[in-house]
Amino acid sequence: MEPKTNFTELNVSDFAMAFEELTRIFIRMPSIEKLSFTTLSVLHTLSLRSPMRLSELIATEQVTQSAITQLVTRLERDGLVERRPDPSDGRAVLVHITPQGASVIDSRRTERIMQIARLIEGLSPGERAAIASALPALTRLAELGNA
Amino acid sequence: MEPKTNFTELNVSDFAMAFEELTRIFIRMPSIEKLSFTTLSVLHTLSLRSPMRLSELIATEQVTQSAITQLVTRLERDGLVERRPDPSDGRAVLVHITPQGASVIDSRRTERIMQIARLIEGLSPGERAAIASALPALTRLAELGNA
DNA sequence: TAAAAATATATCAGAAATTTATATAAATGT
DNA sequence: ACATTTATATAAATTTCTGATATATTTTTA
Repeated sequence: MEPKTNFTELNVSDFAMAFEELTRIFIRMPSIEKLSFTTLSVLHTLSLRSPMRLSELIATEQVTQSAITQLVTRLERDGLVERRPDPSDGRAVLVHITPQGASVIDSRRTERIMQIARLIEGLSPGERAAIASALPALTRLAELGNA
Repeated sequence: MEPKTNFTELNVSDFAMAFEELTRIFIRMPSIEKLSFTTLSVLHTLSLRSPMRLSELIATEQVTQSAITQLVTRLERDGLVERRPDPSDGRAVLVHITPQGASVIDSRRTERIMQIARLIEGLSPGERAAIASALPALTRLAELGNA
């Protein structure tokens, strides 16, 4: 028996499917700066909250501690982040994003906004309005996911 | 002067931001099967449309031809895809997803649907309704991105 | 229609990124 | 103080990727 779902009730499976698609489209959007996904993800995390401990970064990315340490070393070599000691804990290191690192994320973001804008032009005003109305909810969903 | 945007007009920058967040959350959702992002992306593409030529796969993924050839070789070794000649073009190869490969994607999808469902539980009924109303538009956005 | 150009894939060598295991140093608990 | 836990680093082995080049077919064109 089909569950008698409310018209406004959200079909999670459909949402996941749409989201999976959009994610892949999003990711394969070509970009000038050639950086790996993990690298960008770390930089992006830092662009929202810097500084962070290595251990905090490890929690957000789906890779090993060793990989993060080495990745941060590469980012530091390229001037995109800086390691500084944590004054409150001698074991820890605080990773700070540099202006250069922030500008990499910024320019990518700008690039992507333009690409998404081009896609959105293809939608009807009604479709755009629907997404606009859902935006606060989508933002909150992201917050829940980060918690 | 601030552009006097309509209440229902979609702010692309905000959408891109929310989407960027959701993408990262989505991707770092831990999973039983440990496969690289590119590997999963190829399998996922094939789960929607199989068979495909290598050259078609190259177009959808953001990597070199050499990387795809090698990746498909690994997938074939693991029994997730099969290479067969293209009857209409002697140069080409058609990559078919196997039942095993399809089930990898399926089980990941199921896993993720459950994880997303858990997040969605944290939303209010109104928020869920808003996303539900936007779902057709989001799906169409994905279609536009695939074109 | 034979030769040249383009297309589709494969291979190999080297570079880059990642995992596993282990090490070091500082903080915490007993 | 000593053992344990936490935070990061390092080294070696492995995996994956890029770049260059090769091969086989198709398409173009002269």
